[in-house]
Amino acid sequence: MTTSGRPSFRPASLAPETTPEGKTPRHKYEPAQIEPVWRSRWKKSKLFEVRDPKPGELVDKYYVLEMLPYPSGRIHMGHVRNYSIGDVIARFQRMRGKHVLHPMGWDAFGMPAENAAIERGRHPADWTHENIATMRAQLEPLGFSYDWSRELATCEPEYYKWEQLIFTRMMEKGLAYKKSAIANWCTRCETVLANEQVEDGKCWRCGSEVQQRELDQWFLRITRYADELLEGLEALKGGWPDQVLAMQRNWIGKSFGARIRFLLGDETKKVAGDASADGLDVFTTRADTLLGVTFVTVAPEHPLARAAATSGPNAAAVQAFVQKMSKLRDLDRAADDAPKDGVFTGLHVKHPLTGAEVPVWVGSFVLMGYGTGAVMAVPAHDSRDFAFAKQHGLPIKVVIKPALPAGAPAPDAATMTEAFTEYGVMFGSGEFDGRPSDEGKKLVAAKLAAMKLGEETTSYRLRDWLVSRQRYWGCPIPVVYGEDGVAMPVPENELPVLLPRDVQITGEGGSPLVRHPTFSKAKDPRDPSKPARRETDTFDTFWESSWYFLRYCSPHYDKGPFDPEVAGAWMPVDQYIGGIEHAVMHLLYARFFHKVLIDLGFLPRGAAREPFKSLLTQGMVCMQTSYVKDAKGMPLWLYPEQVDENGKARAPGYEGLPVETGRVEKMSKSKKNVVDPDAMVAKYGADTVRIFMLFASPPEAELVWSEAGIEGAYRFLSRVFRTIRDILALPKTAPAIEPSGEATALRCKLHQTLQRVTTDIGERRQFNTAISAMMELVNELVPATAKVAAGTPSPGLVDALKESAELLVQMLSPFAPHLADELWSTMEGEGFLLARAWPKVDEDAAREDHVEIGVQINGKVRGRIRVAKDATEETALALAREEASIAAHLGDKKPKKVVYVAGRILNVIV
RNA sequence: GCCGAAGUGGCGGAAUCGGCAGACGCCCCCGAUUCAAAAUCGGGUACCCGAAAGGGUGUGUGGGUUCAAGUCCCACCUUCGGCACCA
Repeated sequence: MTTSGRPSFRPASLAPETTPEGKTPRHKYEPAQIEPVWRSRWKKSKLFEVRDPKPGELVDKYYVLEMLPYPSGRIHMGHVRNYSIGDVIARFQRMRGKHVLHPMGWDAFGMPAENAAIERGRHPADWTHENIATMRAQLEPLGFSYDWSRELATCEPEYYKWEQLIFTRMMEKGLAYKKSAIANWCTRCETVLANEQVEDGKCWRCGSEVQQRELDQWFLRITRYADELLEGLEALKGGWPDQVLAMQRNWIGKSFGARIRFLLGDETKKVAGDASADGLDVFTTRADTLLGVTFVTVAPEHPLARAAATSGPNAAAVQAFVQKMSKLRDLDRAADDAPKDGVFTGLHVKHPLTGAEVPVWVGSFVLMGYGTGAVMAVPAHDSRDFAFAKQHGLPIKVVIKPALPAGAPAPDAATMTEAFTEYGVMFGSGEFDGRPSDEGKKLVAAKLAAMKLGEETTSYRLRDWLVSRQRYWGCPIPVVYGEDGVAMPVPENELPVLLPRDVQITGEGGSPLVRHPTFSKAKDPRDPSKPARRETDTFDTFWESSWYFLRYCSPHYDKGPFDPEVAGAWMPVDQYIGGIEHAVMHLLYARFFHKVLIDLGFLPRGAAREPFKSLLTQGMVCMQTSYVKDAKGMPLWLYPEQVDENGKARAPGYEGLPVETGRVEKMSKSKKNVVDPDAMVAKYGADTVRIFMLFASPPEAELVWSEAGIEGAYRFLSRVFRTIRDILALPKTAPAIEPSGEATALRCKLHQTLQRVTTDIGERRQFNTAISAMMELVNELVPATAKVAAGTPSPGLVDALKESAELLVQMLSPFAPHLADELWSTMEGEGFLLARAWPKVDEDAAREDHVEIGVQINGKVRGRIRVAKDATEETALALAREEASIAAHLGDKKPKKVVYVAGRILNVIV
């Protein structure tokens, strides 16, 4: 474990230090002695339980929420960091007099439970419940202020029953629907995935290849909310990180353009049949280039391409091409350097303005999932169309030329080597000649609209959310199919559709629910005498996390998913904290759900439409990797405890081998660069672990775990402990009528510290600087205490020290709650600090009337002077001249100009 | 390619409104204490020149605005993150 090369020390297990006289001192900072005591007192007094606001009651509420964990087996340092941040905020807000909701629960459905079943023969329910018990027990020693009476696990019927109800309501409103579509299929997980869950063509969870399959699946109409989800981001500015807002904006991908209709030629009409009866629609953002169209290109999956493949004049070639494309992996088709393959359909459409015959091609680069699945090709002004035209020898027609400089020549179609994609001035476009592009876009769209051949429109990248999963360990989709194939919601009084326990989980042959003897057998709700088939798919587990924050508001409510009044009173979440990895998926789904739940009447109409007012995305917890090289020079990763003090391995089989130091990476089991929270708490105590997590980096940045760093955190708390012990031991002195300068200065520092800590937690959410402010204070308390103990204290100093001890303990309590309550109990303090009000800053004491300011000569600092904060320029200048270092530079030169900002700077220009 | 964030000592980082760059911590060095060590306490610690006093340089690079720039403006470089044949 030791990385610093010297033996690590173990405070909790050390024998008590001895004094020269051989006596055991009464007090020593021993977290293992302090912490369990306080946690049991907190628990006994139900300190963290919070009652719901009564109807109509005006409470100053504050909802702090940390993203709900998946019960994977053990807590890791990333969790500890997340929850330490949340706990500081929760405790601080409570002390500030807020009515704080701070819950915790478990995101209990999901794939790993099924994998455990396959690998270890454990039932997913048992595995999950055991993990929850383990992780809850691991969280306990950290002293987080959760209201455990609100704990929930999403795999319980009391929870998922309500999402089944929500689903049936969504069906009624057309927000949930079933369609056959080309879906992302993960071969390893044997299930479909939503678009958001495909990263780089691979499954977000297991990293294996994703294929395209056409399947009948349930979707949620998130696209109906695309505009609101986009516009809602505006209101979140300031509260959410820019990065997350940008990622969501990106994902929604709204673009303005026009839908343009190309009517079909006669022979094309015959081939197309029903497929494109009304003509071929394309989407473009550059309607100004319409007169530069030399062909149109459709996606291989486009109905017209399919029609052309069966009965078109070039059917054989089209058929071959379409088949080839369907076999290509999406990743290859979308690759940057993928060739612009295509084939001519033999069909033609009519140009909406000129009526000219325009050939229809099928192109590999056209995506069925975006716009209309067909594009008008303007090779002169679109780089993809340009490449396609060059590759297939298609004509190029230039219709836009640069606007600046005036009279600049248009690109030459014969010699241009790349498309001219910038905006410019239209030409070769009849009545539109001379118009700038942006104006032209509107004019062309308007003309088409008048001809009923097009209109301005918007297009989104966002697709509807595919929620069916062919998995066992999830919430059953509450649907039955009649003999006629009609899909019907399970009637409300029959909910929940329980997930059966008696299943064989083998990992083969698809979902165990399909093979279950009775699960799929149901009755037709229209006529119970007729049989029906029950849906065997379960929900995407992002369902559960899309509304859990509402369930926490009234976790035992049994008349609906949550009590609308109570949820209305608690929501929105004031501070949400979690990992950046959920920037798109979870946070987009949850925003969508919250809006839907209001619109379905589950929440009061007037509820805030955005569920999370403020979002903090904490950085990853990282650690140096260590390894030895095997015979082939490949790294064999080592756990930190497998490296001894001399940099040699002590892993079995590699004893004594020299250890190489690898990169600093996110803590992961595969690289073995992990430390166990349990072990760290046992070694240093929870308070130290928490302080280190918050001090080492600002919350949004990555945090590098270091043994030396956590020892520093332990040292700080020990110092606090000793100093306060020593201050309390000082004999009381008579109140000072005229406090000494020393005493006044200390009180000033004290209240400035309190001020800083208050704004750092409450407004800036920057905990590292709050802790460093307290460290500075302690650095002043230590020598002052020693000085008082050694001699006669100056008037008021003892009082100032005692006040410092009291306030410091209160400031520290959100960070190191056990130690703070312990120290508080040794003062005259009563009860728990959490139940006390956050201390008030003594503004008068914090105000400094004299400050040290820098004196610059020609902008360079040459000395510093101590002046009254409101001193005049003359006073400051006179004082500066007395300073030898400044006088030397100033000589007897006359100042040309003097800039003086009271309390900040004096700059003399000579 | 587009969007976003960030570049500050040996390291993590601070500087909140344009006003003394490097707070606080780690590492390292010196001293006190100790039989000795640990712990603790005190001191030092951006870089360069200098014995010192002192001087010079310095917040990714190059310009600019200003009495004054880590902070504002312009151009660029690098790193990280997201999206990406999105029409």
